[in-house]
Parts: sequence; C-alpha cells; structure tokens
Amino acid sequence: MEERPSPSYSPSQVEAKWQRIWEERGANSFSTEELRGSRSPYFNLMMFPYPSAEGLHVGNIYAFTGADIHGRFQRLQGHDVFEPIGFDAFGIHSENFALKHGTHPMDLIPANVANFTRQLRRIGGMFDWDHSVDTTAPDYYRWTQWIFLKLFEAGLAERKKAPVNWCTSCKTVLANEQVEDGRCERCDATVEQRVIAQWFFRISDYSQRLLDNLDHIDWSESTRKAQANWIGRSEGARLVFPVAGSDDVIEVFTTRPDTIFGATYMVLAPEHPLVERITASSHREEVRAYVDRVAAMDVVSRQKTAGEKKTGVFTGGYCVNPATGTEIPIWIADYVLAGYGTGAIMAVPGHDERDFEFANEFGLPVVRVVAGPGEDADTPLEEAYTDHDAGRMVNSGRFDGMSVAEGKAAITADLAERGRGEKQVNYQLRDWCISRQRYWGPPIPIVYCPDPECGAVPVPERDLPVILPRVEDFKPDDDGVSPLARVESWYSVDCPACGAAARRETDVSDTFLDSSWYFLRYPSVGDDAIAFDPGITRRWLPVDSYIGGNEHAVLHLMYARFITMALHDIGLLDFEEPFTRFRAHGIIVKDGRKMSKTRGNVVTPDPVIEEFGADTFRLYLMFLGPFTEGGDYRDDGIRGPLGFLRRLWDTVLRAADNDADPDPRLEGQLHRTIEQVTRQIADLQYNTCISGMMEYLNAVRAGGRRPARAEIEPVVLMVAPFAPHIAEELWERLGHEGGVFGRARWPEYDAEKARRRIVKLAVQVNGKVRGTIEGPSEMSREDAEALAREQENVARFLQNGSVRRVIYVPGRLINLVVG
RNA sequence: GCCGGGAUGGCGGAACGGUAGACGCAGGGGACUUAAAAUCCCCCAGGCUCAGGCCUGUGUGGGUUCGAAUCCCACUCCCGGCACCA
Repeated sequence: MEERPSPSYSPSQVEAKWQRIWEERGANSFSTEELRGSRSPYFNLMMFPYPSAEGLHVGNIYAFTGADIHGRFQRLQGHDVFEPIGFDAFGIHSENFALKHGTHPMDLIPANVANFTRQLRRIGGMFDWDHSVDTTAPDYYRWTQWIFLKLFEAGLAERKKAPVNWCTSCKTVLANEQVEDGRCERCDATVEQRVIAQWFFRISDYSQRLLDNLDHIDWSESTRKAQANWIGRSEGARLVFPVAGSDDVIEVFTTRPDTIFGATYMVLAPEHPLVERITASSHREEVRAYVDRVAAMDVVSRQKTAGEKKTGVFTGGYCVNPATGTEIPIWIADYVLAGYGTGAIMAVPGHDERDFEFANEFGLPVVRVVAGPGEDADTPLEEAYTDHDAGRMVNSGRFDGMSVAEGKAAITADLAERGRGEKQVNYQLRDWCISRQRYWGPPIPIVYCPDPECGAVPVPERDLPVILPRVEDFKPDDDGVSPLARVESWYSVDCPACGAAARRETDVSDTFLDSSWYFLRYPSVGDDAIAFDPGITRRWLPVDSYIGGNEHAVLHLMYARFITMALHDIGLLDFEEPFTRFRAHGIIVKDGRKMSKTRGNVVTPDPVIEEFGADTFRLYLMFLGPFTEGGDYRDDGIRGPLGFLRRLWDTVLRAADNDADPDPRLEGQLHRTIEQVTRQIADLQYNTCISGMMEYLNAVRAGGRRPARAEIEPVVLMVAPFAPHIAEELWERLGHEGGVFGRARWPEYDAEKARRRIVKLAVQVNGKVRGTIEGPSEMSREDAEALAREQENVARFLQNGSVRRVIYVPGRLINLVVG
C-alpha cells in the first residue's frame, strides 16, 4: 500500500482551535445548578498564584500542569471535576513593587491579573473561569472581613500587646514565619523587636487538634512532619519554686522533672515580669544594664549570640528548690526565651548542655542526678549527660535507682501532692498575629470607640465590606503607624454601638488570612449574599486533592486548617479538615540551581510555548523527573517530548483508517502500558507514565509497519491529561464526537491480554547472569532448569561443582547454586 | 544540633529484593536531500577480549541473602526546613 505523508502537526493551530471550542462549549465551567446537582463532585485545587508583574514563571506552570493532569485524569474517570484558579493579590510584595515603580497597586494588580489570565488560558488548564477569585476585590475581601468578625465573636480574635518582629526597611511587623535568620524574608534587612497592640487569632488553642488530625489526613509525609515540628508539642511539668523571703513564686516548665535534684540555680528571661521584684537592690544596676542591653539588640545579633558564649547576670535573689529544700540563686540570661513556657527555667547543668555551659561560665555548681551505664553517683561530669533512656537516678533521695521515665512520673506526682507542680504539655505554636501596619490589605473591620463601655467594636456585618480607599501616598513611615492612619476622612466614623465619634482600626490583615479560606469561596463565587453556600459547600468540600509547594507546609496550610477548624466549631462547616489529600510537588531547577534573576538562569515560559506549544511544554515539564521531586530544566531537552507528539500525530493519522485487529504481541504491550500508566498517573508519577507511552509508541512504529487504529487509540486517551489539545484533535480525526473531555473515558486494561505468554528468563549461576532462556510463562521448574543447562556458557560454569540448589522465579529468572 | 529528602553513564532520570542504566537529551556514524530543516536506521558505563564472552561498576565501609541500587548497621557529602523551645 502506498503511504501518503500525513499533514504535519501544528501546535499553535491545534491549541488555538481547542481552546476556542472548550470556551464555546463551557467545557470547564459549572453553572450554579450543576454545582448543586453534581453526582460525582471532585474538587481539584491548586495553590493560587500571586499575580506578579513578571508573569507566570516556570514553577507556577509546573505546579498547575501537574494538578491539571490530575484533574483531567479524574474527569476521564467520570467525575465532575471543579478546577478553579484565582489570584492572591494582596500583600507586601505588590506594595513594594508598586512603591519601586510608582504604579498604584490598584492599577498594577488588574494589569497583572489580565496577563496571568492570558498565560493561564494559554497553557490549557481546565480552569473554571466563572469561579475565579481575586483577593483584592471588595466582593472577596468583604468575606475575609466577615471571617474576622466570626472569629472575633467566637472569642478567637484578641488584641494584645506583644513583642513583634519589626522590619527596619519594610517598616512593618513581620510574622515569625516571615523572618529568616533574623532577617526580613523579603528585603533581607535586620529585624528588631517592638511592642505594639496587635490582633491575634488564637491558633495555639488548637495546637493539639491540629497535631492529632495530622494522623487522619492523606498528606505528603514531609508536610505532615513539618507541621508536627512546627506545633512542637512537648510533655513535661510545670513546677513551682517559692522565692526566698517573699510570697512570690516562680513557675518553670521542664521536660525533665526527674532532674530537679540537680537544679542548682534558676534563670529568668530578661523580659520576665518578676525580674524587678526579685532583684536585690545591691544588684539593681547590673541587672538593669543587662536587661536594657538585651532589649536593644535586634533579632539578628540576638540569634547570633546563640552560638557564642552565654551571658547573664545574678539578681542577688534566691528561691527554694522544692525537692531539696535548699536555696538556689536566681539569674537572668537571654538564653531563656520569654515567649516559651513560663519564661523561666530551673537550670540543671548536669543534664542540659546549655545549663552546663552557663554554669561553667559563671562558676555555678554542677550536680549529677542521672548515672549512665558504667557510671555512679560520683562519676564526674565532663559534659552534660542528656540521655533519656539508659540512665538511672542518683543523688535524688528516695528516687535513686529509678529510670528517667519512672523518675519523671514519681517526682511530678510528689510535687503535685505538695502543691508544687503538675504535669503539663507545651507547644511551640504561637498565636497568629494578623495585624499589618501596611496599606495593601483588607482593613480589619473594627472601630475603636472612646467610650470604654464600647471599646473595640466590630463593624456590623451589613456594613461590610470596609472598603480599602485609594490612597496615593501609601508609603509606610517609620513611626509604625499604618498608612491608613493618615487618612482622616476614612478612619473617622461613628461608633456602631453608641454613635459617638470613633476611629477605625487602621491596620490591615495578613495576606495569609485571604488565602486561608479561598477554597471555600470558589464554588460559591457569584453569590453576593453569603461567603459560602451551605448546600454547595456540603457537596464539594472538603477539597479532594490539593497540590502545591512545600514552602507553604507550615504557614498557609496551617492557617487554612485552623480557619476551617474554627469555622467548624462556630457551626458554619460540617468538616474540620479542609484538604483530604495534599501532595507537595518538587521544584524545577536550571543547571542544578534554583532559578533566580541574579543568577540569570530564569526560563521565560512565553517564548517556549510560542515555539513548541503548550502541549509539548506541559509534557516536557512532567517528563523532567518525578513530580513530587522536581527536575532539572534543560533548554534542548524539550526536543524529546516534541518528537514524541509529532510521531504520535503521524501514527494516529496513518492508523485512522486501518481497522485491522491489533498485532497480538503489541496488544499485550498495550495492555501492560495501560495498566502501568493508570497506576502511575494516580500516584503522580508522571515522568514514568510518559516514558511508558513513548516506549509503546516506539514499538508500534518499529519496522515501519502500518499501525492499526486499535493499537493507538488508547494512547490518545492516555496522553490527553498531559497534552489535552493534540489529544482532542487526534480523537476527532479518529472519528469520535463529543470530545475526549466530553464523552470519552479512560481506557480499561485487560489483565488476560496483558499477560505475557512467552517469557525471557535470566539464567544465573551463583547469582551471576550467564545467559537467557525463552519459554512459556507457565514453564515448570524442571523444564526451565533443563533449558538452562543446555546453554553452553551456563554449562561451563557448572563444571566445577554440583548444583546444590535451584531458585526458580517464574517469569524472572532461574538461579543454579553450585557448591 | 534536630527533622525531612537525596547521592545511579557526559546530562535528566528508570529499575515488586530478581538480566542496573528503561525513556529522553547531548554526542558519534549512516540514509534521504543541491543544501539545510524535518524524518529514519545504527552505536553510546568503564576495562579486557581467542569476538564467544570475561571482569569491574548504583557516594564510603561492613552485614543479611541463592541473589542488594533496593533491606540492616556505621559513616561521608549535597539539598530543603527548624533551631538556646528547657
């Protein structure tokens, strides 16, 4: 038969055509009725981007493509897949950009959003553009403010003075999470501490639940570990030390109550409230100097001192060790943190490295109260002995001889009986400060009334949104006052409670609040009467699949869990975990290094898509490496996937009118490929799905034979999640109507057809491969051994001994063990 | 220091404890072409070789096993996160 050359593959034409068709059909958009009535809902979520002026970067496209493939696969499985995308457009980032380039954020953001939208459409994601959000739109942040009010009503929002991280350059408060190595994560300036009244969400109340639920959600292991770590649960005891010659007591938290007999001194954090009262007048000057010196340090230098020599000062005061009854000196040192536990510790230099170091520095006594194997009560301590498991208690009165675990329980119980302590669990998780002294965020909906009867009054729901006014001069100044505090016409309002002249809260809220609930909003977008419709929410949430970067392991993902839990407790949601399944994707690097402007190794996606098409680009990104691990981008590597799509195109066109039965051997491989791809695509192992399809296509094309349509049709379906445009085009050219993502279903594999009938076995002698044999897959051990022995090379290695043992793994190998 | 994740050809990466290097890139050779592009075919871990094979090889050193990239123990180095958290 004479072969006609097939018309060549033109990505741009194919992609423009199908994007238009999807758009016309509303293929990816749900109506409200469809959302209400879906019988097989699947909420496929990805982390919405910040719409930067630079446009989508490769990392965005990588993440969205991986998530979109998952969504498209679920669609082919027959689910109604809701795949929204939106814009996380508030925050310091765009404000800084706006300041630098003189563009107002209110002008900048819409332009960026338009550009992002264009790019997102171009990559062929299955996005529901009727349900997009922009966190800076009043009809979105109105509900962000509403959530604040709900938490406020529930007592989960509170205003308190607290030391906060103050960026000396951004002139704003930073969350702990935004401080890296004592520097601002954005501008790298040093960070110092300031005390300001802030709004906090009481996330720490939820520490234990946030920790416990981690066992019940299907999340990436690394993400769960990071969250557990961040919550930082530790079990121990709160112990009470009476201050000598006073009614005051000092409480400490310790995880080692068993070592209390070795507590030879006490240390308070410089910020501890009792410092003043405990300090003897003879020591006042020294103590004050030390406390002032620490207070003046910025966070960088304070952290730097962590690795260096310990500093501290004696107060002249004493307290009583409740176990030994002896008086021990009270010191002040900055190695004790004010923000954790009680801000005071009992120092046990024998069994804590930091205390040991401090005791050596200042000549304080070191007492051994735990003896390790081969040690006794008098063995000198060269360093702190911190082992929990092997030691026995010594120098501890009637507790001597107990293990550490026994001692913890016994001493805690003993002190509790005497009113000197109790078991306690502590968490490192701190309350979430949501106040920002910035401009580009949703105003916090609170009004301060001068009448103390009113105080901080929530803005009534009917008055939401509190609109962020357009302010031309939004540059923060260094007095720590929000830019909105300069706009009197905005902040001057009547008290909602009593009508007196009052003043709005002029801080805006943290961007993480916007992103802590956006997934709740998506399916209810367009409904201006409610934040999230109960019926629709019940049907679509929690989210079935969430894919995003692990850089959000402890911030966004923790806050979203907390907000969901709080809304559940308030009675607004009937679930308490927002994301049933979360998978962290990897990072794309270039030449083994992170892409960055300074390094000059940033890949700009637009020209690549222009040249090769979105399908090839998607396929290439997924082919780079395992999706959960990322990969190394190389410019010329894209030729592989391009060639694959061209060969697929050519093969399908040549096979379209060949209704012959599939070649029996190819059919086996086809079904094995379907089995493999089906299993691996569900597991996000996209790179091996692609290589599996390449391998099969190579087999179909081998020898220049004419392919049959039945041999290639299933490949079109399997490639569809990766390269949806070309798949639609080829599907149509194969004579199907209604579209791949309309009526088609993922191919089924037939285990019987997938089974190999003739197998090739490796023949080993003593574990080393000496040949191969071929035979029916159900070949008996005896037959296999006989075939193996016939091999000349095998026989040679059997000469110097007799066969002691034969290991036969059907379908794999036969191993002759010669002794 | 602690918690994750890694280390396999020139490169990205494959390998239910069972023939290491699938798939692809780069490279080399060839076909077609006036030429180029495109396409197609062959080679491609290292060493030895009587050309049949043999030896060595998955960061290092041990171990378990008929058989280890894979499991166990001890290390080295790299990447990410946390870090004076009592």
